[in-house]
Amino acid sequence: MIKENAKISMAVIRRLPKYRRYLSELLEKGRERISSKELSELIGFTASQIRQDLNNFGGFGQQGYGYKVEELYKAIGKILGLDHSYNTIIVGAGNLGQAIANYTNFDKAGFIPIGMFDINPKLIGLKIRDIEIMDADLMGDFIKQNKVDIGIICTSKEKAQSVAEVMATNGIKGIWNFAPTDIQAPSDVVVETVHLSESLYTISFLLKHHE
Amino acid sequence: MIKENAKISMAVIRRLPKYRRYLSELLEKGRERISSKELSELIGFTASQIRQDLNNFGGFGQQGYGYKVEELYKAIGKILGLDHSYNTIIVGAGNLGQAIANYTNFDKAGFIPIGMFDINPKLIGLKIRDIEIMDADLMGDFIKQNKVDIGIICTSKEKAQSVAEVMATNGIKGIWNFAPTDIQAPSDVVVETVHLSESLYTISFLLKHHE
DNA sequence: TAGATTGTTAATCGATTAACAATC
DNA sequence: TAGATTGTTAATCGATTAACAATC
Repeated sequence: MIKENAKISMAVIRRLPKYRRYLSELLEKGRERISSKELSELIGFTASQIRQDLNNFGGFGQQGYGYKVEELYKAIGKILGLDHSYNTIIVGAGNLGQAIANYTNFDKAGFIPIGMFDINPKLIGLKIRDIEIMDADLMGDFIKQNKVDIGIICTSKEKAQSVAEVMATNGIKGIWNFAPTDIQAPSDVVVETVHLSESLYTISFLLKHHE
Repeated sequence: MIKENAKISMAVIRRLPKYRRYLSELLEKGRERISSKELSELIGFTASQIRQDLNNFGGFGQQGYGYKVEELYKAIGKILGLDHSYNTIIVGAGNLGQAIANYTNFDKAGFIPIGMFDINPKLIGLKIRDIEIMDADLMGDFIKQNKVDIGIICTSKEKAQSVAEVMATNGIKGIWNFAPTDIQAPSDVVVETVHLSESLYTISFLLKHHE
């Protein structure tokens, strides 16, 4: 899929979902083809950048014609690994953990929560949708016995690192971290941290410094 | 605060909260001073970058000595606009909206939710902590009658744009958007969108393309 | 074929890193 | 003072944009 020995920059990777999202909207509207120029006007990237980005993964377009919306949409989905599903677990079943468990958009994209964990006895045994909240002590065994692809950390910042270690030790290769701290993990484990506070502080900065 | 006519890049702005977070940890540990070199080893940015970044806002350090932890922590807080508080409203009182309303870390940083809004009659009238969920139709008036600095959008993607318009029309200057769509707003309104799905898809990509 | 638009190379721009004089 | 470390300029690196030949 990726051109041989090509090194894709994170900047490109993070733009791919946006392409896919706009293509999905075009698809819903019944659009069959689109040029990089028109896509550029929709998304707000330059046409040049769009062509550069896509060409990291091969020539999806046709000269003189543009891109076929459905074909490109599917291709980007495949590049992103959205052509199959992932099992996930959510650790920390507080408000945020429950919100994520209830967010069916992730299911639709193939990210299936198969278990939740917490240390709070009041939560253990409850179900969110049909996902059982289990004792956090059982997490390691659960991961071993089930194919868990992605671990989602919704704990306090104090617990996040040790949770990540249990995940990595038991073979999870992807960690999505919502705890407001940076996490250390082996180099073969992908860690993506969503720093909600940092995003909010950016607004604060921009409000303060006019504009 | 910012050096005259200096243009601060978004890359720099987005690193500031991370500096602040590490300085906060150092402060808790009782550290009084730190050099850019040691901070570099903690955070993982180069010492050179740290000094460059900070010097966008003035000389906080002392040659031969380094930076005073507390002083720098406070200075960055002030640069980020965290030296005063903001009133916020949360629109969409579903799981995510409630999770944000319950997330007291934002309160601690000075972001105070003073109202929530939804269209669901089952939710209207309920309180999350002490924040009342009101009818979404009342949002415009509420904004006019209260000083609302930041509007937080936790609605579906279909409703997000019209909610943003009500916010902007009534004088809100900062929008934090969690709906999975891009929002148009007047140029004097800051919009920060958190694309949770896009963050998740990045993990998927990295899992697929080895490491 | 002529027109349109890609794929790709070259030019530009901006961000990061290195180096070092200034100075505490 | 000598040593350490900043503030800042210069060099490098990488990402974006422009240009255009290839080609549908």
